[in-house]
Amino acid sequence: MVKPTLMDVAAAAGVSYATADRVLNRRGGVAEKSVLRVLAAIEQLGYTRDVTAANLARGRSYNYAFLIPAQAGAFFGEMRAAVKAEAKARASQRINITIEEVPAFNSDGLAEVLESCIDRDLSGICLVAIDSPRVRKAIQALRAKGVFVLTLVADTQSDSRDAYIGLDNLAAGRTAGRVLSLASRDGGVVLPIAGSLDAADHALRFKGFKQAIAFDVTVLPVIESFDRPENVAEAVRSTLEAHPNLIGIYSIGSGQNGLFTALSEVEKSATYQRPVVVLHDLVGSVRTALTIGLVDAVIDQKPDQQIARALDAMKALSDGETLPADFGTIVPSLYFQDNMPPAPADGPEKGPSYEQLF
Amino acid sequence: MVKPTLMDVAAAAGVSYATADRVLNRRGGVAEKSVLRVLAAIEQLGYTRDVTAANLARGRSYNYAFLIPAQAGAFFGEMRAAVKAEAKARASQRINITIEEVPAFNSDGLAEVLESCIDRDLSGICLVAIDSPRVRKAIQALRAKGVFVLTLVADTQSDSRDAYIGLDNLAAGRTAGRVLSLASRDGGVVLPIAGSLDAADHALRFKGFKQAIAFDVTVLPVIESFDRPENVAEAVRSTLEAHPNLIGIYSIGSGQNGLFTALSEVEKSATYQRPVVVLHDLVGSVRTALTIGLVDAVIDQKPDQQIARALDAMKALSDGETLPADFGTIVPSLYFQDNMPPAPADGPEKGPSYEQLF
DNA sequence: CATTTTCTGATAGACGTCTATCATTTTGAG
DNA sequence: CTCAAAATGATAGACGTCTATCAGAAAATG
Repeated sequence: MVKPTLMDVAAAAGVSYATADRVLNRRGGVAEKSVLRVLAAIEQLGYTRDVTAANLARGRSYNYAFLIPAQAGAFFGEMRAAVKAEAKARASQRINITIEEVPAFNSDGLAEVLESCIDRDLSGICLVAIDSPRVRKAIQALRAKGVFVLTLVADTQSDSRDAYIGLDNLAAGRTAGRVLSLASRDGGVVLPIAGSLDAADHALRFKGFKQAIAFDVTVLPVIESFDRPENVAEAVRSTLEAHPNLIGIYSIGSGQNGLFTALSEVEKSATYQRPVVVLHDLVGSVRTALTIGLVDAVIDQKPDQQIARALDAMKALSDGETLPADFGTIVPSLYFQDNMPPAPADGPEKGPSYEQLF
Repeated sequence: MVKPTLMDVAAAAGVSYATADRVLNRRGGVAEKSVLRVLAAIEQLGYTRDVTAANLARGRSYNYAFLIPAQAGAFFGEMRAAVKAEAKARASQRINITIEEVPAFNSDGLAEVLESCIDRDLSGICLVAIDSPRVRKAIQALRAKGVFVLTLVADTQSDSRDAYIGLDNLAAGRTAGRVLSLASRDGGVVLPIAGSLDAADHALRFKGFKQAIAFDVTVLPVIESFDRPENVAEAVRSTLEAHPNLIGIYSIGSGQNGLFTALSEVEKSATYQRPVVVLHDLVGSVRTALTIGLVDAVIDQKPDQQIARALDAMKALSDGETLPADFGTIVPSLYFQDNMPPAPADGPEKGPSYEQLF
């Protein structure tokens, strides 16, 4: 009941190891009947190649790079931590991962780093895309050299990268709409706040939100905050004044500090009942807000799962596999304070302990 | 920039390969100063052992068995599929997984299979526990032989297994409570239906449910269905008659067929507004009910994630690591029809295609 | 039939590690 | 200083696979 080796296969097929190997690795120059016998033997013995031994022999290792925007909010910080964690976990599988800092919101900066990657012997690159001609050109140059390029969180034109791993923003918006509809069983008024509807992801979330909202719920005109906290705070205040019966708020984007200040004001003043609040991305501050009950529900795009997926995807591509159609689609998670996942533990680097060694 | 080998470490430390190896593998008989020099070299070069090569040399492979109850509802069917998927995925990492069918709800049957595992050269076993003296004894016998024993979904006494991987039932109940509280902003009446409160998991879920329910919401006395569909259907009917304003139903356990029939009756009759329904486990039928809007929210215990976790745990234990405290805790997921994960694709066994091979 | 072409077998060295053995050097105790 | 004990070095064979090479056998060609 031990795992059969290619030697066993060759023996069972009545051919030499060399021939079995030629079949397995598609080296060609094998007569059809021999191929069939080898395949039959593989089938019959249930042989699967020991990939680790194969990689060892090939001296193959996978080099991947992640280009993560420099601190632009806590989100990318968590993402970076997740990359580090995965890097450590996969180091023993001959997968080497490097993280490159990229200036935030700066397509030329991104392009520069991409261009510098061209002669680095990488097999794959993951980036948070900012679309620009120069970026696209850099990506094309990389792909022409056989480097797989994945976009993460934010996409480029779909024909210019190998895959996109990212949140299903429509589903995210729908989920938010569903929650607020639940909260307003007998109708009511809800307020959507976006960063900017020019951003594709925000627009999609908003679209999904409207889709899923119940017919007897009034959706106020969406407010675009352009990521300025004071705009958000002001919007919440004035809306509450105009609609004291405001039932829910959906914060589509970031810029959540303004939201939090406005909400704590509402908490203190006994004038209004705090509306039900749904927002995005379970980063540290949001986690706290959820815990203390300042907000109700969080839609998360699971950055850790995204980078795990991205790595799986790159590995699969490197191994010559093709990805399933919806491989990159990240389904949004919905968290209340009761089912929050444990906070990522980024404790101090814990090397193996070598005590009592002599 | 290639990964350093133990040879490099030895050279850097100014010792022989043999000595470096003695340090790395704790063979003893090495002078303290040599140990320190080797450790320093490891540190300095950032050496990490190539585990795949090590396992190859050791001829080591991991044999794990999963004991899954024979078809007792769709849940364990999905679980079995998940095990198969993981088995295939990890086959290339020298991890061999077998699935054993176990009669459902039958502690003696379970014990029998456990006892038969004792001379099978396993390094770990995962089972859905049914507590009984004989089962406990079989587990102890296995553990005495160095086999790691994990419980899945349902636990035994905590001191009689190595780890438990399972849903945080309190959090699950709390989540349900939170959803129904959201739906009854201005108070209301909700109905909890359990299989039996004697079952530890149902009791815990119910406890969490009451914890999280808003103060102005009335929780009707819990109905115990003992998994008989007609009981559930009847309970829903009579409750609706007594409380036409029933806002929500939390189905704590299984026996969901009765629930579905009762709910579709309600849908048809225009007498009542259908209450908000929260239930457990996104299996096929529930998925359908959610899609067509017969129910509103599903709390899932992610069987696929559970078995992945279980495997990680067994591997870690096999490698002599210790598990973090909350490693086995599965946080419940909450799904609406909008953020359902894609259905597990258990398509036909798709072996590698060997076309165009000659 | 002779010759070329196609196919097959045998085998060696590598990958990074483990395990084991044996010879040699260094150390420490008396 | 002597001798045993402790520490170290050197090295070989294994694990399962890849890659390459070379010789020989079988098949196709004229």
